Amino acid sequence: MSTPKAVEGQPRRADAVRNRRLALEAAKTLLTRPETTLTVETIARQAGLGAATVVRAFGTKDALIDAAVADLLGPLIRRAQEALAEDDPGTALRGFLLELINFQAAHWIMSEQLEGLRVPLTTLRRAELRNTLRDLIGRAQDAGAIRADLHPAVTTVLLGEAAYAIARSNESSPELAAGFVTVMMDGLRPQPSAPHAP
Amino acid sequence: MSTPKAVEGQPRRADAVRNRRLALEAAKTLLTRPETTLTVETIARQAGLGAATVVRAFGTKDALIDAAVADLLGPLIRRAQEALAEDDPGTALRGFLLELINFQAAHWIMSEQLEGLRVPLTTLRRAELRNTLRDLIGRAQDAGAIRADLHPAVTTVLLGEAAYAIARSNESSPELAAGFVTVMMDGLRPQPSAPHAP
DNA sequence: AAATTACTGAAATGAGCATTCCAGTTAATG
DNA sequence: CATTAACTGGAATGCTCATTTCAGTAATTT
Repeated sequence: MSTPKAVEGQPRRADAVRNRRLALEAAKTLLTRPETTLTVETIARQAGLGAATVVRAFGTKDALIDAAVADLLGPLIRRAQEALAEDDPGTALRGFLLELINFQAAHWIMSEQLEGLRVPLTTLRRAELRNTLRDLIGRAQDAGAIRADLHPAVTTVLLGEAAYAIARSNESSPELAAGFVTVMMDGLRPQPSAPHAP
Repeated sequence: MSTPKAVEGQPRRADAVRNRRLALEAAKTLLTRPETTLTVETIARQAGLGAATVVRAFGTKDALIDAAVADLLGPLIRRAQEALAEDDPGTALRGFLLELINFQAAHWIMSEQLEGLRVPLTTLRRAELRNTLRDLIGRAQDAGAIRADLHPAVTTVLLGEAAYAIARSNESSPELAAGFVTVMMDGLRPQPSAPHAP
């Protein structure tokens, strides 16, 4: 009640601010690195701080992870929203998919870890991303750029979850991402028997 | 060294045998059920046994999980090998994919849990499955049933990992599986611009 | 630069688990 | 059915961690 944890309001002292930043940075680094144990201890070592300091900076380990994930996912979500504003819905979708996969491949071999984390904000951010993707898909369908004759979830899950899965497969590479998008978009073309609309 | 753990040789006494079965069954049940904590305690309760008994029956919690996973995956691996012997490689692949997805959807909403488990046999079984799938794909490509002009990993990862992802998405259903396979196979058709070979 | 606190981190705490102990129970054997 | 050795399960043990404590340190303020 009266203990002024650093969480509410901004941390005041200069070193506290700096350490908060260090902890966040360390968490982000470890999140993008596979085969790490991601304990408070680990993060603290990576940050060059004591474990207590790391926890205190965010109040909780989960809060720290939340913040780190939000930081990592932010740009991607922003990009999705930009794609939503592009002119050609089909191209926008294709382009964003490529970015999504490459981004995850680059920053996210750690997704196994995310999978394990039951952290609220993380879930929220991922949902936000998924929703925007859903919109992108809807637009592409309305424009006739991709087929709309399947169970609605097919496309969403296919492009969302599957892209996620492929990105984290330990063989990820730009070619892989490109091939994936090609297959996806080919398979999603309206009227699979007809090459493309007139 | 001299302690006769139930692991080596077969357990002798009737109740030991029965309890081993109960523990295995309980583990399998919990594995196919999402949102379970899968502790020895949980398994024991599900089996109606004491925790110690459950552990002793297999020597280790991991060994028990290993056995349960092998049991669950076994039929699927067998099916993959059967598909490998079918006449039409394209149809065989398509058919098996459908089975794979539906099977996982039915018995494996728990895959989140498997993900978390770092259990050796589990890894082995999954590799075995993946390898057979790779063979199925190779055969289909050799037969010209699906395109072979992409980075080799594209197809494997796409069909293996992605099928896995889609199966565990909390929206899985037969239609979803069917739609997924349709899109995949359409996208994988040789020469995407040419509907099909003459 | 002296006084006042906010902050730090090594160590203590506590919670969740797998695994082991052991006193009591029960299947197997003659 | 009596004997005996194999089982059983509640409790004890021993990890791994996140979180809290607290004696000391160093920003900040005057």
